[in-house]
Amino acid sequence: MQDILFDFISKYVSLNDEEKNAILSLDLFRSLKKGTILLKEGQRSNESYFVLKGCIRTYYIIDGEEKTTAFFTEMDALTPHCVATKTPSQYYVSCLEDTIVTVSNSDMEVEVNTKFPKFETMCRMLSEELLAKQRLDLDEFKTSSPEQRYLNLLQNRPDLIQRVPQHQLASFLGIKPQSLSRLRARLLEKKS
Amino acid sequence: MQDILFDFISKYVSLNDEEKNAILSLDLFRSLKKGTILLKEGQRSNESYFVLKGCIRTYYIIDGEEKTTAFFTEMDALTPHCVATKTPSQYYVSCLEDTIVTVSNSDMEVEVNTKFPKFETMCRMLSEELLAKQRLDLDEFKTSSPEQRYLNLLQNRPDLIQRVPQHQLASFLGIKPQSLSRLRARLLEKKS
DNA sequence: ACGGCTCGTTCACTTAAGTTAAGAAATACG
DNA sequence: CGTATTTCTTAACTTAAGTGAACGAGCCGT
Repeated sequence: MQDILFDFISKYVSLNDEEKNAILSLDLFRSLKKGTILLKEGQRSNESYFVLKGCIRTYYIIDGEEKTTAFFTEMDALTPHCVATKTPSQYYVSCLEDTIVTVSNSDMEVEVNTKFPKFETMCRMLSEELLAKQRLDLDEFKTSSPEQRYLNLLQNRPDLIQRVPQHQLASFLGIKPQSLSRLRARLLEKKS
Repeated sequence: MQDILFDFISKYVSLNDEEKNAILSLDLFRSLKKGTILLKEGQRSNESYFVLKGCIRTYYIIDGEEKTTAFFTEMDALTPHCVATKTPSQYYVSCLEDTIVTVSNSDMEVEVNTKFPKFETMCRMLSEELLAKQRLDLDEFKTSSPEQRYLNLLQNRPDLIQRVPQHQLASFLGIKPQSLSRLRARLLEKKS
């Protein structure tokens, strides 16, 4: 499990044994049961997550309805908005499956970043990369129809369609569950 | 004009005179005429921009149609996707108005980050903040209708509605220009 | 000043998503 | 094991966005 983390880190910086041990000594790993809520609307938090196994999602409750907007699976990192801005959270974060994550808090990060500038470099690179990637996601969402978005998801993250409940997928695609059902039926028609 | 930059930086780190001079000596400032294209689809680039005055936008050409997806105005920073990933760009970047920006390239940034770790800290904080903020934008987009998105824009960035052509606003909102016209007409109806 | 373009709006028509409701299927739980 | 609850699908109807076309207004360059 640690290897997954170090493999990921090695994409950005190379760590020596001392540095690896420093990270391990922080005792970051945690196992979470399906359904565990990591963050609620209105709460403050300073915890960031990195998913080693499983899946966590973010969702809002708007007019009493759950609106799922993002899924984080293996090798995905999540720093909730409220952590970056020190404000109460606008959304919930919870485990869709039994999940293993690393949990870090901002105090730890400040400390590690100071001690190992290399680590800060990694965080900067990672954030910049995710920022650019997320921009593409937003652009793709803006420029395509629900049907195209579904087909795209089928291409790029087929695992999600298997492991995530339909109604959560629907709101992730920006539509209602009924529309997703219909859309899928329509696509099956077309194929045949 | 320099003050705008230093005011912005001061939100993240405080610079002494030596550091400020180091930045000024890089000769970052540039004036661009309306219509200037900073980046084309397929091109590679290592330049990042920070808008001091004016407006730049990103757009795609899909099936021969321009799809505008983002606007960057005063105090906005843009590192195109292709810069972060060293790949050819998928979109265009161009000036909507006469614009004054700072331009930095990745080599410079590596150099400055090495010389002034403070600067790297700023970049990391900024990226993390933008990443979190952009996540909210995407979430808002997913969870609301075109009409709500328009009303939201009216609230949060009323200046855009004034300074940007309607058809570009439309694709920014994820709809066709005709739909935006209709939507606006509908809202005027409702008000009266 | 003229002709050509782009831009915004409007209209009629098509298509797809939202809404409401009902029922079937799957899942959770005592 | 059976009941309750959640989830998924289907259907009928409503609403809004997409499409194609036309028109007028403003802008550009010659």
